[in-house]
Amino acid sequence: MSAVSRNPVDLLRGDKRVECQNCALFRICLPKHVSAADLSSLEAIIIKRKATPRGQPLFKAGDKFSSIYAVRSGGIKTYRTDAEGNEQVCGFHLPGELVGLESIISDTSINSAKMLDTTSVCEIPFPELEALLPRMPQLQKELTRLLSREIVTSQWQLSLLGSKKADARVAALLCNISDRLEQRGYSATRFSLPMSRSDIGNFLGLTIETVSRSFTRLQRKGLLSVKGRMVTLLDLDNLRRLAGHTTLH
Amino acid sequence: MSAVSRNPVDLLRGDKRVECQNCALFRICLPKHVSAADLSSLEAIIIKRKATPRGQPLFKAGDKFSSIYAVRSGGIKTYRTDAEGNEQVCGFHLPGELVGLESIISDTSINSAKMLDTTSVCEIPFPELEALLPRMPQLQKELTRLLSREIVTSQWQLSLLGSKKADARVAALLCNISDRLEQRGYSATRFSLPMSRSDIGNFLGLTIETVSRSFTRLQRKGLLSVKGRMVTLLDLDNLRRLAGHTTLH
DNA sequence: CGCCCAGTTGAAGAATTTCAAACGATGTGG
DNA sequence: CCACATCGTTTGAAATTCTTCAACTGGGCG
Repeated sequence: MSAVSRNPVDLLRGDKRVECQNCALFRICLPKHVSAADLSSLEAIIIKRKATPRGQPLFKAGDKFSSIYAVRSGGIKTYRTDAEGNEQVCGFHLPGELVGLESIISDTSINSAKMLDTTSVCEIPFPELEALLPRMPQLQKELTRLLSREIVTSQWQLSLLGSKKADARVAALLCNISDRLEQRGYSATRFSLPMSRSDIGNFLGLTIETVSRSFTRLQRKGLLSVKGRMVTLLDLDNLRRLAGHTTLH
Repeated sequence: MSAVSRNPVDLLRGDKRVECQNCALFRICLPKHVSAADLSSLEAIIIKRKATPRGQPLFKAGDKFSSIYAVRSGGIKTYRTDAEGNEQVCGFHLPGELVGLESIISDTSINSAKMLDTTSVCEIPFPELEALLPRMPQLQKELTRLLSREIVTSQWQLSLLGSKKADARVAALLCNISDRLEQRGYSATRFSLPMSRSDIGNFLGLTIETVSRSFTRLQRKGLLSVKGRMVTLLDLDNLRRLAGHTTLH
Protein backbone atom coordinates (compact mmCIF):
# COMPACT_ATOMS: atom_id res chain seq x y z
CA MET A 1 0.00 0.00 0.00
CA SER A 2 2.55 2.55 1.12
CA ALA A 3 6.22 2.36 0.20
CA VAL A 4 7.58 -1.08 0.83
CA SER A 5 10.99 -1.66 2.32
CA ARG A 6 13.75 -3.71 0.77
CA ASN A 7 15.26 -4.70 4.04
CA PRO A 8 12.85 -5.22 6.91
CA VAL A 9 15.59 -5.69 9.47
CA ASP A 10 16.90 -2.18 9.48
CA LEU A 11 13.38 -0.82 9.65
CA LEU A 12 12.71 -2.07 13.12
CA ARG A 13 14.34 0.73 15.05
CA GLY A 14 14.91 4.32 14.30
CA ASP A 15 16.78 6.71 16.43
CA LYS A 16 15.94 10.07 15.04
CA ARG A 17 14.52 12.30 17.73
CA VAL A 18 10.78 12.74 17.35
CA GLU A 19 9.46 16.22 16.64
CA CYS A 20 5.85 16.23 17.68
CA GLN A 21 5.16 19.79 16.61
CA ASN A 22 5.98 18.98 13.04
CA CYS A 23 3.95 15.79 13.07
CA ALA A 24 0.74 15.86 11.07
CA LEU A 25 -1.00 14.14 13.96
CA PHE A 26 0.03 16.63 16.62
CA ARG A 27 -3.50 17.95 17.08
CA ILE A 28 -4.97 14.55 17.89
CA CYS A 29 -2.09 12.74 19.55
CA LEU A 30 -1.07 12.40 23.17
CA PRO A 31 1.00 15.60 23.49
CA LYS A 32 -1.60 17.89 21.95
CA HIS A 33 -2.10 19.91 25.15
CA VAL A 34 1.45 19.83 26.37
CA SER A 35 3.15 23.22 26.55
CA ALA A 36 6.11 23.92 24.30
CA ALA A 37 8.38 23.97 27.33
CA ASP A 38 7.29 20.55 28.52
CA LEU A 39 7.15 19.09 25.07
CA SER A 40 10.87 18.61 24.81
CA SER A 41 10.96 16.51 28.01
CA LEU A 42 8.32 14.33 26.49
CA GLU A 43 10.02 14.14 23.13
CA ALA A 44 13.20 13.12 24.91
CA ILE A 45 11.70 9.83 26.06
CA ILE A 46 9.86 8.97 22.85
CA ILE A 47 11.52 6.64 20.38
CA LYS A 48 10.58 7.27 16.79
CA ARG A 49 10.59 3.92 15.05
CA LYS A 50 10.96 3.45 11.35
CA ALA A 51 8.31 1.89 9.17
CA THR A 52 7.65 -1.83 9.59
CA PRO A 53 6.07 -4.01 6.92
CA ARG A 54 2.63 -5.59 7.10
CA GLY A 55 2.24 -8.62 9.27
CA GLN A 56 5.11 -7.85 11.63
CA PRO A 57 4.25 -8.05 15.32
CA LEU A 58 4.63 -4.90 17.38
CA PHE A 59 4.46 -6.92 20.57
CA LYS A 60 3.06 -10.25 21.70
CA ALA A 61 0.85 -11.19 24.63
CA GLY A 62 3.09 -12.21 27.49
CA ASP A 63 5.97 -9.93 26.53
CA LYS A 64 7.22 -7.75 29.32
CA PHE A 65 5.12 -4.59 29.27
CA SER A 66 7.32 -1.56 29.02
CA SER A 67 5.93 0.82 26.43
CA ILE A 68 2.81 2.12 24.84
CA TYR A 69 2.84 3.14 21.19
CA ALA A 70 1.38 5.91 19.10
CA VAL A 71 0.57 5.05 15.51
CA ARG A 72 2.21 7.49 13.14
CA SER A 73 1.20 5.93 9.84
CA GLY A 74 -0.39 2.70 8.66
CA GLY A 75 -2.58 0.69 11.00
CA ILE A 76 -2.39 -1.86 13.77
CA LYS A 77 -4.70 -4.53 15.11
CA THR A 78 -4.63 -5.70 18.70
CA TYR A 79 -5.91 -9.12 19.58
CA ARG A 80 -5.90 -11.73 22.31
CA THR A 81 -5.73 -15.49 22.17
CA ASP A 82 -7.66 -17.68 24.58
CA ALA A 83 -6.85 -21.09 26.01
CA GLU A 84 -8.07 -22.92 22.91
CA GLY A 85 -6.07 -20.67 20.62
CA ASN A 86 -9.01 -18.67 19.35
CA GLU A 87 -8.18 -15.11 18.47
CA GLN A 88 -10.35 -12.16 19.30
CA VAL A 89 -9.50 -8.89 17.61
CA CYS A 90 -9.84 -6.17 20.23
CA GLY A 91 -9.33 -3.15 18.09
CA PHE A 92 -7.97 -1.46 15.02
CA HIS A 93 -5.69 1.49 15.58
CA LEU A 94 -5.28 4.26 13.05
CA PRO A 95 -2.67 7.04 12.99
CA GLY A 96 -2.87 9.27 16.04
CA GLU A 97 -4.17 6.51 18.28
CA LEU A 98 -2.39 4.79 21.15
CA VAL A 99 -1.77 1.06 21.37
CA GLY A 100 -1.12 -0.99 24.49
CA LEU A 101 -3.07 0.96 27.09
CA GLU A 102 -4.80 -2.18 28.36
CA SER A 103 -1.51 -3.60 29.61
CA ILE A 104 -0.72 -0.77 32.00
CA ILE A 105 -2.32 -2.75 34.78
CA SER A 106 -0.02 -5.66 34.15
CA ASP A 107 3.68 -6.50 34.07
CA THR A 108 3.22 -8.32 30.80
CA SER A 109 1.37 -7.43 27.64
CA ILE A 110 -2.20 -8.59 27.70
CA ASN A 111 -2.83 -8.38 23.98
CA SER A 112 -0.74 -8.95 20.92
CA ALA A 113 -0.38 -6.28 18.26
CA LYS A 114 0.36 -6.69 14.58
CA MET A 115 0.87 -4.31 11.67
CA LEU A 116 -2.05 -4.32 9.25
CA ASP A 117 0.00 -2.46 6.71
CA THR A 118 3.38 -0.83 6.44
CA THR A 119 3.28 1.04 9.70
CA SER A 120 5.42 3.38 11.76
CA VAL A 121 4.96 4.09 15.43
CA CYS A 122 6.37 6.20 18.21
CA GLU A 123 7.36 4.12 21.18
CA ILE A 124 6.65 5.71 24.54
CA PRO A 125 8.37 3.89 27.42
CA PHE A 126 5.74 3.80 30.11
CA PRO A 127 7.77 4.13 33.32
CA GLU A 128 9.42 7.23 31.88
CA LEU A 129 6.06 8.61 30.84
CA GLU A 130 4.63 7.96 34.27
CA ALA A 131 7.56 9.76 35.84
CA LEU A 132 6.75 12.87 33.81
CA LEU A 133 3.11 13.00 34.82
CA PRO A 134 3.42 14.65 38.24
CA ARG A 135 5.28 17.54 36.66
CA MET A 136 2.95 17.77 33.68
CA PRO A 137 -0.71 17.90 34.68
CA GLN A 138 -1.79 18.50 31.09
CA LEU A 139 -0.16 15.32 29.97
CA GLN A 140 -1.63 13.44 32.89
CA LYS A 141 -5.09 14.70 31.99
CA GLU A 142 -4.68 13.73 28.38
CA LEU A 143 -3.50 10.23 29.24
CA THR A 144 -6.49 9.77 31.52
CA ARG A 145 -8.76 10.99 28.73
CA LEU A 146 -7.23 8.59 26.24
CA LEU A 147 -7.64 5.70 28.65
CA SER A 148 -11.23 6.68 29.11
CA ARG A 149 -11.70 6.84 25.37
CA GLU A 150 -10.35 3.34 25.04
CA ILE A 151 -13.03 2.14 27.45
CA VAL A 152 -15.70 3.91 25.43
CA THR A 153 -14.42 2.30 22.25
CA SER A 154 -14.51 -1.17 23.75
CA GLN A 155 -17.99 -0.62 25.08
CA TRP A 156 -19.13 0.63 21.71
CA GLN A 157 -17.84 -2.58 20.23
CA LEU A 158 -19.73 -4.47 22.92
CA SER A 159 -23.00 -2.91 21.95
CA LEU A 160 -22.29 -4.05 18.40
CA LEU A 161 -21.65 -7.66 19.30
CA GLY A 162 -24.36 -7.72 21.88
CA SER A 163 -27.44 -7.13 19.87
CA LYS A 164 -26.85 -6.24 16.27
CA LYS A 165 -27.43 -8.29 13.15
CA ALA A 166 -24.56 -8.91 10.76
CA ASP A 167 -25.42 -6.08 8.35
CA ALA A 168 -25.72 -3.60 11.18
CA ARG A 169 -22.36 -4.62 12.58
CA VAL A 170 -20.64 -4.22 9.25
CA ALA A 171 -22.34 -0.88 8.65
CA ALA A 172 -21.33 0.32 12.10
CA LEU A 173 -17.71 -0.58 11.56
CA LEU A 174 -17.63 1.17 8.20
CA CYS A 175 -19.22 4.31 9.64
CA ASN A 176 -16.77 4.25 12.50
CA ILE A 177 -13.75 3.98 10.24
CA SER A 178 -15.22 6.63 8.00
CA ASP A 179 -15.52 9.02 10.96
CA ARG A 180 -12.01 8.37 12.14
CA LEU A 181 -10.51 8.84 8.71
CA GLU A 182 -12.45 12.04 8.16
CA GLN A 183 -11.14 13.36 11.46
CA ARG A 184 -7.65 12.80 10.13
CA GLY A 185 -8.37 14.70 6.95
CA TYR A 186 -9.09 11.78 4.65
CA SER A 187 -12.19 11.11 2.60
CA ALA A 188 -15.14 9.92 4.65
CA THR A 189 -16.76 8.11 1.74
CA ARG A 190 -13.99 6.43 -0.16
CA PHE A 191 -11.12 4.58 1.45
CA SER A 192 -9.16 1.38 1.54
CA LEU A 193 -9.81 -0.87 4.52
CA PRO A 194 -6.54 -1.58 6.27
CA MET A 195 -7.67 -5.01 7.46
CA SER A 196 -8.64 -8.30 5.87
CA ARG A 197 -12.14 -9.80 5.80
CA SER A 198 -10.94 -12.27 8.33
CA ASP A 199 -9.95 -9.49 10.74
CA ILE A 200 -13.26 -7.74 10.17
CA GLY A 201 -15.18 -10.91 10.84
CA ASN A 202 -13.23 -11.65 13.95
CA PHE A 203 -13.66 -8.11 15.21
CA LEU A 204 -17.40 -8.20 14.59
CA GLY A 205 -17.96 -11.70 15.90
CA LEU A 206 -18.85 -13.08 12.47
CA THR A 207 -17.31 -15.52 10.02
CA ILE A 208 -15.63 -14.23 6.90
CA GLU A 209 -18.40 -15.71 4.81
CA THR A 210 -21.01 -13.76 6.72
CA VAL A 211 -19.00 -10.57 6.33
CA SER A 212 -18.68 -11.19 2.63
CA ARG A 213 -22.39 -11.83 2.24
CA SER A 214 -23.12 -8.76 4.28
CA PHE A 215 -21.01 -6.62 1.96
CA THR A 216 -22.90 -8.08 -0.97
CA ARG A 217 -26.28 -7.28 0.60
CA LEU A 218 -25.27 -3.72 1.48
CA GLN A 219 -24.06 -3.32 -2.06
CA ARG A 220 -27.31 -4.59 -3.52
CA LYS A 221 -29.20 -2.11 -1.36
CA GLY A 222 -27.12 0.64 -2.95
CA LEU A 223 -25.57 1.71 0.34
CA LEU A 224 -22.01 1.17 -0.74
CA SER A 225 -19.73 -0.27 -3.34
CA VAL A 226 -16.91 -2.69 -2.54
CA LYS A 227 -14.04 -3.96 -4.53
CA GLY A 228 -11.67 -5.97 -2.41
CA ARG A 229 -10.51 -3.67 0.34
CA MET A 230 -11.60 -0.51 -1.43
CA VAL A 231 -15.00 0.71 -0.29
CA THR A 232 -17.11 3.66 -1.36
CA LEU A 233 -19.90 4.64 0.97
CA LEU A 234 -22.74 5.75 -1.28
CA ASP A 235 -25.40 6.52 1.31
CA LEU A 236 -23.81 7.43 4.61
CA ASP A 237 -27.13 8.49 6.16
CA ASN A 238 -28.84 5.19 5.62
CA LEU A 239 -25.71 3.33 6.50
CA ARG A 240 -25.68 5.08 9.85
CA ARG A 241 -29.36 4.43 10.25
CA LEU A 242 -28.78 0.75 9.61
CA ALA A 243 -25.88 0.72 12.08
CA GLY A 244 -28.52 2.26 14.24
CA HIS A 245 -26.76 3.95 17.10
CA THR A 246 -24.27 6.13 18.80
CA THR A 247 -21.67 7.49 16.48
CA LEU A 248 -18.30 7.07 18.08
CA HIS A 249 -15.26 9.38 17.88
CA MET B 1 -32.12 -8.55 49.81
CA SER B 2 -30.37 -6.41 52.35
CA ALA B 3 -32.12 -4.08 54.76
CA VAL B 4 -34.73 -2.00 52.99
CA SER B 5 -35.31 1.62 53.82
CA ARG B 6 -38.64 3.10 54.83
CA ASN B 7 -37.96 6.41 53.26
CA PRO B 8 -35.85 6.32 50.11
CA VAL B 9 -35.66 10.07 49.90
CA ASP B 10 -33.44 10.63 52.90
CA LEU B 11 -31.17 7.83 51.82
CA LEU B 12 -29.89 9.62 48.77
CA ARG B 13 -27.23 11.67 50.44
CA GLY B 14 -25.08 11.11 53.46
CA ASP B 15 -22.69 13.60 54.86
CA LYS B 16 -20.62 11.57 57.25
CA ARG B 17 -16.98 11.87 56.40
CA VAL B 18 -15.63 8.72 54.79
CA GLU B 19 -12.92 6.80 56.63
CA CYS B 20 -11.15 4.69 54.07
CA GLN B 21 -8.80 3.01 56.52
CA ASN B 22 -11.69 1.48 58.41
CA CYS B 23 -13.43 0.38 55.24
CA ALA B 24 -13.44 -3.35 54.59
CA LEU B 25 -12.58 -2.61 50.95
CA PHE B 26 -9.54 -0.48 51.67
CA ARG B 27 -7.10 -3.04 50.30
CA ILE B 28 -8.75 -3.22 46.90
CA CYS B 29 -10.18 0.26 46.45
CA LEU B 30 -8.76 3.39 44.84
CA PRO B 31 -6.80 4.71 47.85
CA LYS B 32 -5.06 1.46 48.67
CA HIS B 33 -1.56 2.83 47.96
CA VAL B 34 -2.11 6.34 49.21
CA SER B 35 0.01 7.32 52.20
CA ALA B 36 -1.68 8.05 55.51
CA ALA B 37 -0.70 11.69 55.18
CA ASP B 38 -2.30 12.05 51.74
CA LEU B 39 -5.29 9.96 52.62
CA SER B 40 -7.01 12.71 54.52
CA SER B 41 -6.86 15.08 51.52
CA LEU B 42 -8.49 12.38 49.49
CA GLU B 43 -11.09 11.60 52.12
CA ALA B 44 -11.92 15.28 52.28
CA ILE B 45 -13.30 15.29 48.76
CA ILE B 46 -15.14 11.98 48.92
CA ILE B 47 -18.84 12.00 49.69
CA LYS B 48 -20.05 8.92 51.51
CA ARG B 49 -23.59 8.28 50.33
CA LYS B 50 -26.11 6.29 52.24
CA ALA B 51 -27.67 3.10 50.94
CA THR B 52 -30.03 3.37 47.99
CA PRO B 53 -32.67 0.75 47.16
CA ARG B 54 -32.65 -1.56 44.16
CA GLY B 55 -33.62 -0.09 40.84
CA GLN B 56 -32.66 3.49 41.65
CA PRO B 57 -30.47 5.19 39.08
CA LEU B 58 -27.04 6.37 40.16
CA PHE B 59 -26.74 8.50 37.06
CA LYS B 60 -28.17 8.60 33.57
CA ALA B 61 -26.53 8.87 30.17
CA GLY B 62 -26.46 12.52 29.22
CA ASP B 63 -26.21 13.83 32.79
CA LYS B 64 -23.38 16.24 33.34
CA PHE B 65 -20.33 14.20 34.22
CA SER B 66 -18.90 15.33 37.51
CA SER B 67 -18.07 12.32 39.64
CA ILE B 68 -16.94 8.75 39.60
CA TYR B 69 -18.20 6.34 42.23
CA ALA B 70 -16.76 3.53 44.30
CA VAL B 71 -19.19 0.77 45.23
CA ARG B 72 -19.17 0.20 49.00
CA SER B 73 -21.89 -2.46 49.20
CA GLY B 74 -24.48 -3.99 46.90
CA GLY B 75 -23.97 -3.92 43.15
CA ILE B 76 -24.41 -1.67 40.13
CA LYS B 77 -24.94 -2.23 36.43
CA THR B 78 -23.85 0.23 33.80
CA TYR B 79 -25.55 0.25 30.42
CA ARG B 80 -26.00 2.30 27.32
CA THR B 81 -29.01 2.85 25.10
CA ASP B 82 -28.73 3.18 21.35
CA ALA B 83 -30.82 5.15 18.87
CA GLU B 84 -33.55 2.51 18.72
CA GLY B 85 -33.75 2.29 22.48
CA ASN B 86 -31.93 -1.01 22.79
CA GLU B 87 -29.99 -1.40 25.96
CA GLN B 88 -26.55 -2.91 26.19
CA VAL B 89 -25.28 -3.77 29.66
CA CYS B 90 -21.63 -2.73 29.78
CA GLY B 91 -20.69 -4.08 33.14
CA PHE B 92 -21.59 -5.21 36.62
CA HIS B 93 -19.78 -3.50 39.46
CA LEU B 94 -19.21 -5.15 42.81
CA PRO B 95 -17.99 -3.57 46.06
CA GLY B 96 -14.51 -2.09 45.73
CA GLU B 97 -14.94 -1.30 42.04
CA LEU B 98 -15.23 2.09 40.39
CA VAL B 99 -18.15 3.21 38.25
CA GLY B 100 -18.20 5.94 35.64
CA LEU B 101 -14.61 5.83 34.37
CA GLU B 102 -15.73 5.72 30.75
CA SER B 103 -17.20 9.22 30.99
CA ILE B 104 -13.95 10.96 31.92
CA ILE B 105 -13.40 11.75 28.29
CA SER B 106 -16.73 13.50 28.06
CA ASP B 107 -18.63 16.38 29.64
CA THR B 108 -21.69 14.21 29.98
CA SER B 109 -22.16 10.69 31.22
CA ILE B 110 -21.84 8.14 28.46
CA ASN B 111 -23.55 5.28 30.26
CA SER B 112 -26.38 5.02 32.70
CA ALA B 113 -25.94 3.26 36.03
CA LYS B 114 -28.55 1.56 38.16
CA MET B 115 -28.53 -0.20 41.52
CA LEU B 116 -28.93 -3.96 41.19
CA ASP B 117 -29.59 -4.25 44.88
CA THR B 118 -29.64 -2.04 47.95
CA THR B 119 -26.35 -0.30 47.33
CA SER B 120 -24.14 2.32 48.89
CA VAL B 121 -21.39 4.20 47.11
CA CYS B 122 -18.69 6.74 47.73
CA GLU B 123 -18.94 9.66 45.37
CA ILE B 124 -15.62 11.02 44.16
CA PRO B 125 -15.96 14.39 42.41
CA PHE B 126 -13.67 14.11 39.45
CA PRO B 127 -12.29 17.64 39.05
CA GLU B 128 -11.27 17.57 42.71
CA LEU B 129 -9.70 14.17 42.27
CA GLU B 130 -7.83 15.32 39.21
CA ALA B 131 -6.53 18.31 41.15
CA LEU B 132 -5.02 15.99 43.75
CA LEU B 133 -3.18 13.84 41.26
CA PRO B 134 -0.11 16.00 40.60
CA ARG B 135 0.61 16.04 44.34
CA MET B 136 -0.10 12.35 44.81
CA PRO B 137 1.74 10.17 42.31
CA GLN B 138 0.57 6.98 44.03
CA LEU B 139 -3.02 7.95 43.51
CA GLN B 140 -2.36 8.92 39.94
CA LYS B 141 -0.76 5.57 39.30
CA GLU B 142 -3.64 3.72 40.85
CA LEU B 143 -6.21 5.63 38.84
CA THR B 144 -4.32 4.85 35.66
CA ARG B 145 -4.19 1.20 36.66
CA LEU B 146 -7.90 1.10 37.33
CA LEU B 147 -8.64 2.69 33.98
CA SER B 148 -6.45 0.11 32.35
CA ARG B 149 -8.26 -2.64 34.20
CA GLU B 150 -11.55 -1.35 32.91
CA ILE B 151 -10.24 -1.71 29.36
CA VAL B 152 -9.14 -5.26 30.09
CA THR B 153 -12.55 -6.08 31.49
CA SER B 154 -14.35 -4.74 28.44
CA GLN B 155 -12.03 -6.63 26.14
CA TRP B 156 -12.58 -9.79 28.12
CA GLN B 157 -16.29 -9.31 27.59
CA LEU B 158 -15.61 -8.80 23.89
CA SER B 159 -13.87 -12.12 23.57
CA LEU B 160 -16.95 -13.68 25.16
CA LEU B 161 -19.41 -12.13 22.75
CA GLY B 162 -17.12 -12.57 19.81
CA SER B 163 -16.71 -16.26 19.58
CA LYS B 164 -18.23 -18.20 22.44
CA LYS B 165 -21.35 -20.36 22.49
CA ALA B 166 -24.11 -19.61 24.96
CA ASP B 167 -23.02 -22.14 27.60
CA ALA B 168 -19.44 -20.91 27.51
CA ARG B 169 -20.57 -17.32 27.94
CA VAL B 170 -22.70 -18.15 30.94
CA ALA B 171 -19.94 -20.28 32.46
CA ALA B 172 -17.43 -17.49 31.93
CA LEU B 173 -19.63 -14.94 33.64
CA LEU B 174 -20.20 -17.23 36.60
CA CYS B 175 -16.48 -17.95 36.96
CA ASN B 176 -15.74 -14.26 36.73
CA ILE B 177 -18.22 -13.36 39.45
CA SER B 178 -16.97 -16.24 41.53
CA ASP B 179 -13.41 -14.92 41.30
CA ARG B 180 -14.40 -11.40 42.19
CA LEU B 181 -16.45 -12.50 45.16
CA GLU B 182 -13.68 -14.72 46.41
CA GLN B 183 -11.26 -11.83 46.18
CA ARG B 184 -13.59 -9.94 48.50
CA GLY B 185 -13.69 -12.73 51.02
CA TYR B 186 -16.96 -14.34 50.00
CA SER B 187 -17.60 -17.91 48.96
CA ALA B 188 -16.37 -18.73 45.47
CA THR B 189 -18.84 -21.54 44.98
CA ARG B 190 -22.12 -20.42 46.46
CA PHE B 191 -23.57 -16.96 46.01
CA SER B 192 -26.59 -14.99 44.99
CA LEU B 193 -26.41 -13.33 41.61
CA PRO B 194 -27.05 -9.64 42.03
CA MET B 195 -28.61 -9.28 38.58
CA SER B 196 -31.68 -10.61 36.78
CA ARG B 197 -31.67 -13.13 33.93
CA SER B 198 -32.54 -10.28 31.66
CA ASP B 199 -29.41 -8.38 32.69
CA ILE B 200 -27.31 -11.50 32.28
CA GLY B 201 -28.71 -12.11 28.83
CA ASN B 202 -28.18 -8.56 27.78
CA PHE B 203 -24.61 -8.56 29.13
CA LEU B 204 -23.80 -11.78 27.32
CA GLY B 205 -25.53 -10.92 24.08
CA LEU B 206 -28.20 -13.60 24.54
CA THR B 207 -31.93 -13.64 25.12
CA ILE B 208 -33.25 -14.49 28.57
CA GLU B 209 -34.64 -17.73 27.21
CA THR B 210 -31.22 -18.80 25.99
CA VAL B 211 -29.69 -17.92 29.35
CA SER B 212 -32.34 -19.93 31.12
CA ARG B 213 -31.82 -22.92 28.85
CA SER B 214 -28.09 -22.61 29.32
CA PHE B 215 -28.47 -22.72 33.10
CA THR B 216 -30.60 -25.81 32.72
CA ARG B 217 -28.01 -27.51 30.52
CA LEU B 218 -25.13 -26.67 32.87
CA GLN B 219 -27.22 -28.01 35.70
CA ARG B 220 -27.92 -31.27 33.88
CA LYS B 221 -24.21 -31.66 33.27
CA GLY B 222 -23.70 -31.43 37.04
CA LEU B 223 -21.56 -28.32 36.78
CA LEU B 224 -23.76 -26.20 38.99
CA SER B 225 -27.08 -25.90 40.71
CA VAL B 226 -29.39 -22.94 40.29
CA LYS B 227 -32.44 -21.83 42.15
CA GLY B 228 -33.57 -18.42 41.05
CA ARG B 229 -30.65 -16.12 41.67
CA MET B 230 -28.90 -18.48 44.03
CA VAL B 231 -26.19 -20.51 42.33
CA THR B 232 -23.86 -23.18 43.61
CA LEU B 233 -20.87 -23.97 41.46
CA LEU B 234 -20.34 -27.71 41.81
CA ASP B 235 -17.43 -28.20 39.44
CA LEU B 236 -15.41 -25.04 39.12
CA ASP B 237 -12.64 -26.73 37.15
CA ASN B 238 -14.85 -27.95 34.38
CA LEU B 239 -16.82 -24.75 34.44
CA ARG B 240 -13.63 -22.84 33.78
CA ARG B 241 -12.67 -25.33 31.12
CA LEU B 242 -16.01 -24.81 29.44
CA ALA B 243 -15.61 -21.02 29.67
CA GLY B 244 -12.33 -21.86 28.05
CA HIS B 245 -10.02 -18.95 28.58
CA THR B 246 -8.26 -16.22 30.43
CA THR B 247 -9.30 -15.87 33.99
CA LEU B 248 -9.92 -12.25 34.67
CA HIS B 249 -9.32 -10.32 37.90
C1' DC C 1 1.70 -20.39 -17.00
C1' DG C 2 0.04 -21.98 -12.96
C1' DC C 3 -0.04 -21.82 -8.02
C1' DC C 4 -1.76 -19.57 -4.01
C1' DC C 5 -4.27 -16.72 -1.18
C1' DA C 6 -8.16 -13.72 -0.20
C1' DG C 7 -12.55 -13.27 -1.19
C1' DT C 8 -17.11 -14.75 -2.94
C1' DT C 9 -21.06 -17.81 -3.50
C1' DG C 10 -24.11 -21.90 -2.63
C1' DA C 11 -26.47 -25.44 0.10
C1' DA C 12 -27.04 -27.97 4.35
C1' DG C 13 -26.74 -27.84 9.19
C1' DA C 14 -26.64 -25.88 13.88
C1' DA C 15 -27.41 -22.56 17.16
C1' DT C 16 -30.02 -18.86 18.78
C1' DT C 17 -34.20 -16.03 18.54
C1' DT C 18 -38.97 -15.48 18.45
C1' DC C 19 -43.53 -16.49 19.72
C1' DA C 20 -46.46 -18.72 22.93
C1' DA C 21 -47.68 -20.90 27.09
C1' DA C 22 -47.14 -22.16 31.82
C1' DC C 23 -44.95 -21.93 36.26
C1' DG C 24 -43.90 -20.29 41.04
C1' DA C 25 -43.16 -16.70 44.22
C1' DT C 26 -44.96 -12.31 45.82
C1' DG C 27 -48.26 -8.98 46.83
C1' DT C 28 -53.12 -6.91 46.77
C1' DG C 29 -57.90 -6.62 47.54
C1' DG C 30 -62.18 -8.77 48.76
C1' DC D 1 -57.53 -16.48 54.29
C1' DC D 2 -58.26 -17.13 49.64
C1' DA D 3 -58.71 -15.45 44.84
C1' DC D 4 -56.41 -12.96 41.58
C1' DA D 5 -52.98 -10.20 39.15
C1' DT D 6 -48.07 -9.58 38.36
C1' DC D 7 -43.37 -10.34 37.60
C1' DG D 8 -39.40 -13.06 36.66
C1' DT D 9 -38.31 -17.36 35.09
C1' DT D 10 -38.72 -21.76 32.68
C1' DT D 11 -40.09 -24.68 28.85
C1' DG D 12 -41.72 -25.96 24.14
C1' DA D 13 -42.02 -25.54 19.06
C1' DA D 14 -41.33 -22.87 14.94
C1' DA D 15 -38.74 -19.37 12.43
C1' DT D 16 -34.51 -17.10 11.47
C1' DT D 17 -29.87 -16.16 11.28
C1' DC D 18 -25.47 -17.49 11.21
C1' DT D 19 -22.03 -21.12 10.63
C1' DT D 20 -20.01 -24.87 8.37
C1' DC D 21 -18.44 -27.32 4.53
C1' DA D 22 -17.43 -27.08 -0.14
C1' DA D 23 -16.70 -25.33 -4.58
C1' DC D 24 -15.35 -21.61 -7.33
C1' DT D 25 -13.29 -16.92 -8.77
C1' DG D 26 -9.79 -13.56 -9.63
C1' DG D 27 -5.63 -11.07 -8.84
C1' DG D 28 -0.66 -11.28 -7.66
C1' DC D 29 3.78 -13.49 -8.04
C1' DG D 30 7.19 -16.99 -8.56
